[in-house]
Parts: sequence; structure tokens; C-alpha cells
Amino acid sequence: MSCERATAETLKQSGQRLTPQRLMILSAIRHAGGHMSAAQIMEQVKESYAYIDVSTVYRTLGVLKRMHLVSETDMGLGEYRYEWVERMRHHHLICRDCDNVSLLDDSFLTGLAADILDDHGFRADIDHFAIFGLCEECQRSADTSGGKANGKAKGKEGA
Amino acid sequence: MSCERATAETLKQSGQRLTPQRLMILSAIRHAGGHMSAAQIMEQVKESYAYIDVSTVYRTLGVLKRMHLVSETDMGLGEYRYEWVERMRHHHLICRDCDNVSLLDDSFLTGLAADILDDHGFRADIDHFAIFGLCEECQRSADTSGGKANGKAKGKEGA
DNA sequence: CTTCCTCCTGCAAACAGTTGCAGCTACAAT
DNA sequence: ATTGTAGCTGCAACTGTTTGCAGGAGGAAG
Repeated sequence: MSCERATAETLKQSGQRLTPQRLMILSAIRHAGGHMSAAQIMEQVKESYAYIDVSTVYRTLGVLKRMHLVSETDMGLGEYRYEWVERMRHHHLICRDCDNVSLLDDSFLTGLAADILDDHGFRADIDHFAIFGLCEECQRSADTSGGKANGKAKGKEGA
Repeated sequence: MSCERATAETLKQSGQRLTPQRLMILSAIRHAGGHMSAAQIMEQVKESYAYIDVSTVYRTLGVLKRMHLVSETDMGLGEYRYEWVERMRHHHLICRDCDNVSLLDDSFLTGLAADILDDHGFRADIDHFAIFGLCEECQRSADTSGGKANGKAKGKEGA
């Protein structure tokens, strides 16, 4: 758990306490190789401490989220996904028909964040976006099967 | 209800049915002057039909969402907000400290959607974004109180 | 080491949203 | 007008997340 020392310091400095439960939750997220659901975090922590409560997990995630140590993303799965933010920044394109998830490089969003900062003075949190839409293949299927049914949607979404 | 005729046509052409419940839900959303929660829609519909069920409201919203007639947005209030999309397209900047909500013109996001379409062939649904971050004033307060500034983001989207 | 204050925990109940099911209905075809 | 059927409805049960509360523990100060 020595690798959590910096995090522990960050927590303490903002008036938060370092409890065994929090350490276990922290450790579970850090050592996972990617996104996790709250249930997966629970499961992992339960291996060392069976009495952990869901509300503790969510409350801890709330704290870590507020401190921007962990990102929370709705990937359309009916549950949030949590990830340690220190790993490389990336985003996701999620097809609403076939549910395929692909990666989107952060460079696509840096421009947006810069524009918003310039024009509105607003510093956007863009760590982990999930953007829904239609992948290339599903666009083709929609065009052939739907006829001109959704003529309106055929028009441009963003362009 | 004559103003719903085009919508009715759209629904029918995609194999959906036009039921009284759907008409009432449709009407409630169209005649509201902005975002509504599912509960508010329920309440409104109940004035003319007391037996409407939550699941019917959500299922109908799901259909309308999928057809891009209505947008669904997580504005950080613990419940989704729904809005008729034919009104001018717009997005929101939401400050995570002071909860202030400001408008963001659609032009900021058209470029992003175009870039994604060009490079990934993916047609992003960007009907109604809520972008979280820090407003100008709260950035200043954070800077003076010695905050470290990093971001976490939540991507949520209306289909 | 003790005291004290604040923050944290587990529990239970509440809340927003989803799902499986059996029966009903819109609506196209006849 | 009648029929057939895909799709819709209300109900109830369920999932994921949040909240109020009373007791418990971290950790700074003495």
C-alpha cells in the first residue's frame, strides 16, 4: 500500500480522513486495469473486509471524484464506471445500436475545452467523456432498412 | 393536437403506434418552455389521465430519444432532464462548485462532431450536452485557496 | 495517554429508472 | 366490420445510487 502515500497525503490535506475502508477502495481502483463498476469495487474490497457497505463505497467514490482522483462515466450500461484518472486520458465513442465501444483520443476534445475557456472563461472538466451515436456500419444499416423513415435524423447531427 | 401531426407521422413511419398516453406525453414536453424531469411530465399527464404509469413515461421517452425528437441530459441533479429538440439546439456549462448553469452555443460542438465523423466515421448524437467544470469566478476562489486544478468529466448525452 | 471534535461507517429506507409479464389495443389487411 | 398481430400498457418486482441517522473511530491538541 506504499503506493497510496501521495493519495493519502492529498486526502488528509483537504481535511478528509484515511480509514481502512477508503484505503481498500482506493487500492481496488488503482490496481484495476481500467474502468470498474461500483459492484466490482465492492466485490474486490469484500475479499479483505466482508462488512463493507455499498453506501461507503459510493460515498468514498464521491470524495475521490470531487478531488479529481477518480472519474465517473455513464457508458450507457445502467451503472457508472469508475477509473483512476492518472492513466492516459482517453474518451469513448459508443454506438447506440450495436453497443460497440471505440476509443477517442483526447486531442479531439482539447480544442473544445480551449474554445470554451477562451469564450466563456469556463474551465471544462474533460477527463473521460462518453459520446453516444451511430458507428459507420450501423449508419449503413439504418439507411437501407429504414428507408426515409427518419428523414429528419438523416440531416446533420453536428456538421 | 394538430401541431403533433408531423410527429405522429414520424412515429407511424417507423412502425410505432400512436396511443393516447404517448400523445399526452408528447404534448406535455412540447408545450413546456424548457427542460422537464420525468416526474414533472408524469404530473402534467396525470391531470388528464390519472392512471398513467412511470414505466410508460420512461418507455415513451426512450422512443422519442431514440428518434431524436427529445433529448435526455444528466445535469447533475440526480434525475434526467428531457427537452423537445426542435427548439434551438444548445448546450450547458455547469459549474461544479456554485452549480451555476450557462448556455453554450451549438457551434462549439459542431466542429467536434465533424472531426469525429471525418476520422472515425462515427455520427455523434450531440443534441444536448451538459459539460461540467469550473466557472470563471470559482476558478479564482480555487486559485486563492491553493487548489490544484485538474478535471474530471462526465459525458452524458441526449439521443 | 486522554480528550474532543469532526468526520466516517453500517444500516435501513427512499429515490430514479428499468424490466418481465399477462393482458389490451392500434391499425393494417381482409 | 372483423381479424390478426406486433407493439403498447399497467403492475410489481428489481437494480443502481443516495440519504438520514445513531454510534464509532481518526487524529490534532493538550
